[in-house]
Amino acid sequence: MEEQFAVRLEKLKKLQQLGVAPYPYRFEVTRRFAEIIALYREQDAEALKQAAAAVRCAGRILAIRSMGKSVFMHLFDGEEKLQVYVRKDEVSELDFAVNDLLDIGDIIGVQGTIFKTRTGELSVLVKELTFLAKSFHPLPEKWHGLQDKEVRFRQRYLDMIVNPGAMEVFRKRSRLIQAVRRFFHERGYVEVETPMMHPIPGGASARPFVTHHNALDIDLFLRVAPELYLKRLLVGGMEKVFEINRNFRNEGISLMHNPEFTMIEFYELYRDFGDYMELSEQLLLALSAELLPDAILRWQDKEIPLAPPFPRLKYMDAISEKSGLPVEQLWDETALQAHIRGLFPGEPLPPTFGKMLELLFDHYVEKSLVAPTFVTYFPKAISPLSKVSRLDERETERFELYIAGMEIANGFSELNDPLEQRRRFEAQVQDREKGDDEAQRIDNGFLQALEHGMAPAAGEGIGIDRLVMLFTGAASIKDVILFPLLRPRE
RNA sequence: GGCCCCUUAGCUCAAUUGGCAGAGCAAUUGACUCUUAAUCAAUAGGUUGAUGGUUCGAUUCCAUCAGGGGUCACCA
Repeated sequence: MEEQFAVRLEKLKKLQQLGVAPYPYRFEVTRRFAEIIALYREQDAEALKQAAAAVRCAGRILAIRSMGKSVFMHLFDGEEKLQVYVRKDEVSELDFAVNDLLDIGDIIGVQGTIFKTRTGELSVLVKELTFLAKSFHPLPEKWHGLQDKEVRFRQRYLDMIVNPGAMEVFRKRSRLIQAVRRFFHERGYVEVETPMMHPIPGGASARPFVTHHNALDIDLFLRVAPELYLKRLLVGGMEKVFEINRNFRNEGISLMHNPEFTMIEFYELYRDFGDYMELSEQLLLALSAELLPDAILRWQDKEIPLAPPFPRLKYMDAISEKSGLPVEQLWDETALQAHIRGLFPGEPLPPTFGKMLELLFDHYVEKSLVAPTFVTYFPKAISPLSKVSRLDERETERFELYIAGMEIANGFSELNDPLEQRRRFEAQVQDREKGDDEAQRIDNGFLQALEHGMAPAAGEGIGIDRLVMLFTGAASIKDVILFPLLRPRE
């Protein structure tokens, strides 16, 4: 460890003695490896030899196979690998001396001509070799790659260098977010950024992180959702609006939860939750067209076709069907209590009616929703920002989209009656007093905005990380977040 | 936070019942001008996550701690 560092430092000093700049400023690259492969892969060895196409390219050394006066190396440019071939009689004496001081992990640039080896591998015959950067640490082993999850997360760069799939996941993530943006821009939505630091945390049922602003001497909360700010923009007349940004929730970490995660929230005036279920289907189709060859999600051992329209299943019906309890008993708090006592003997009852329903939903329903399914008409008690259903005043026009047993999206017809909204907030305050510390708080600024009049609107939030999991097959949210939260070392 | 599992060379992994801690890759030295997990010869590399205990003797058994993973809870 210390020893390998020292050896490599010594090599860097020798390079300097040869007059080589240890940290040069730039290198002209004419082609990425992917371009070189695309351009020349199909040509036969003889044609390539005749053409002797000149390229300049650069990458990190992943493997060195030296036969003394003839050296093969594999370079990696973050995307593709390419073999380069250094022959003593093809390069200057200095370049060959430099070549002799290279280690796996170093970064070099080469100028040379394209050819194919005897075994048919596309390669660059090096004419000039430029040292670009030294690596003082050995790379993880080439054959097994880097297995240690902790190192992969803490030193993500190593994961990206030696595990080809890692880089691919984050490229896909980038393409997915780009496709989401395009989808909404094409439909005339305006992208905005609203505060990450909130005086009152709101828009979702979750425990917030607290921080402090010194000059104002006030506590602030990292946002749990942008919802209440985006709806202020609806009041202001922004007809179609979306935001892609981070939310922060001071909660547990699991395969599906990271304390900071990326959400898109979008809103449109004059629409309702039915419109937004359809829009969600269109969005998933658009992402599928962009990222999947055949409109089938492959997640873990499951194959999940994305074929709208997705079934709609009422929240209470879903619990009833799986639990065997008649729907009317689910509305009866006493009956609920009895059922939960039977299900989890000895455990404390959830503090509120809403929490009991959520417990049963999570227990009976959530994991079973593998094929894309809209769960609809959530009870009013757990939906403080949604409009009451036109069909049953105990329910709201709210839906959640489930895929692979994961909640992916949450949308509703937005409650725009300020008097009703105030009553809902007050009910939340009562829940908080009963012991539900994720219950929402009264946001008077938001209520004041509603009092100025907000047109009917639909709104929805989609967890981007979980979408990326679905589209990349990742089992853990940590696999799709570059630097997931871990306990700091030392 | 509860329970279970893991932590051995830079990396991937071994080590019989508690009996001198090993291999492959990487590294070092040497040979080799079409190799590709290059090959061949030699060399070096360790406070077995930390601390304490049991024992003649601990990588192995016990306790505590640290980090990670899994699971349940919390959580949308």
